[in-house]
Amino acid sequence: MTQKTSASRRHVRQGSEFSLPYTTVDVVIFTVLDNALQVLLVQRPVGAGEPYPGCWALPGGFVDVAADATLEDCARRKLLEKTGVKSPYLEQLGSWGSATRDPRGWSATHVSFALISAQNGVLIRGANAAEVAWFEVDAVTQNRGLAFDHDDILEAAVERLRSKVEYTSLPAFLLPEPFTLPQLQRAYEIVLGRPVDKSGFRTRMLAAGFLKEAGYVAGESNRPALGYRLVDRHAPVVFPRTFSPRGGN
Amino acid sequence: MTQKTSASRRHVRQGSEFSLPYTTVDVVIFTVLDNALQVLLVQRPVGAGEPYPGCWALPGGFVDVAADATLEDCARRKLLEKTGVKSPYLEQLGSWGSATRDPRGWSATHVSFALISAQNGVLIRGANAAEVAWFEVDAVTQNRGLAFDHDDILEAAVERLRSKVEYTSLPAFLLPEPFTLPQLQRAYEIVLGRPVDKSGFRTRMLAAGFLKEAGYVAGESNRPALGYRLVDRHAPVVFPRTFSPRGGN
DNA sequence: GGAATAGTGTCTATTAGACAGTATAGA
DNA sequence: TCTATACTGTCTAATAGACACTATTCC
Repeated sequence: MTQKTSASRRHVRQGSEFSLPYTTVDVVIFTVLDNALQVLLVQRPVGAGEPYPGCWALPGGFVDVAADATLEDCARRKLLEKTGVKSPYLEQLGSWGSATRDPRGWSATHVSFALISAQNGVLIRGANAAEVAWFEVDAVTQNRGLAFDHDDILEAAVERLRSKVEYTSLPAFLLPEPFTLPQLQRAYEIVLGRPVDKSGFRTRMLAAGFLKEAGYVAGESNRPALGYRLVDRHAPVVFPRTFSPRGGN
Repeated sequence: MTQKTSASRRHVRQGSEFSLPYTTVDVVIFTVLDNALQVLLVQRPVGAGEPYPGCWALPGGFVDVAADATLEDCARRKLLEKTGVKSPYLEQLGSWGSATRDPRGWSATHVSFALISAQNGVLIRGANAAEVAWFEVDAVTQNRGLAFDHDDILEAAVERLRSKVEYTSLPAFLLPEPFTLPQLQRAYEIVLGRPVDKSGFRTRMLAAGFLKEAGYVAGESNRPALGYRLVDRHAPVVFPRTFSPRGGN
């Protein structure tokens, strides 16, 4: 930790001298691409005093007190800057804060995760000259080479996503509309990492009532499939049971 | 907002002038007491410049960069100060951060919720001369008179608790060990606000495997009941289905 | 017609929920 | 013996999972 930086953060509050932690926001952005669950990473700058120069990291950064009215605004701003996506599914994941997670001093980050479809003109690069790219989640979590504590954060995000996919309609947010039930099923299978029975899957999805028909969609296979859109693009539906094969959770 | 205070937070970082948000931690502490779900509140101080003087609020406050190594340490410290409980069940709830939630300036709070049993010498008052008391959750959420945005935070905490109680063993953390299955069932019913069938309840609890027998517990009723302790006091068990009466979610 | 994928029907083991019944204590 | 509570047994409707079957398109 740089003592100089830390000292410069001292200031007066309520008559005593306090040091304020840094406040940052990070976003774990998921999509399904090339039959795999992928995460968006950005390369850290290499300027003087920059921590983890050249390392890949989750997109994020300091809260801009002047520009951001709320934490969620800040997260959506960073998401828009990196992906161009305006209103994806966004859910708070948690907080990571400690004296040692950032070499510049005590910092706390507010982490959300976002689900977007890969088709929507994603990957705006060059805005601030930062490299941006999709990475397969499994490869990244294996290597554990991300900046800061982002490996831990990504691991927590993947765990949360996988567990919620067992009993919610979350994977629908990973697809561009309209999508077909076979496409949705593939999204489930990719995130869960195991096959899902077609008949039960279709029954469950249609019974949950979160899909509305949107005409037949030709292409990609022989027989056209019925397309669907989400009734509500803001919140997933919760199923009363988890997906689980006979005889055990 | 006090401009003087806000100005005093400006400082140099990376060559430009930034203003740092305040970083706070709040804890929603639940227990079951007098056949009701209750939450611990503290009364705000009335000193000069104190926001919401005399108002009831969730226990919490600024992160102490010198004393707290991590956000969780900070939450556990505040919890210990108010209740004397050393290692309760503690779960991150989320973050609330905006320019306007604290009149002193941009602030972000990291909120956890804790489940404790009311019997363990709870309610240490006078340490910092702050008033501390249990309040029935339903009454507090009706009145909506808490300081800051704590009504919103409490509402979110109750919603999270109620929804997780449908499919986890969380209410077990609200009871002192050893507890009986009828006591545990009552805890479920109090949090859920509806009766639960005894037979199905017992089957589910015992099948989940998170309880170990701890001898018969006399008292409070005619026939003594078998007491149980938790196998793991750190994490709840997740059931494969929710509690739900026939024919509806 | 063949291949490939979309979509449906059917059977069965499992089980949650409902509720009646039994067991064990105190008074 | 009566009452209150702890605990168990039984029945049944609902359904998830498994898998076979039909339908519709392209080639």
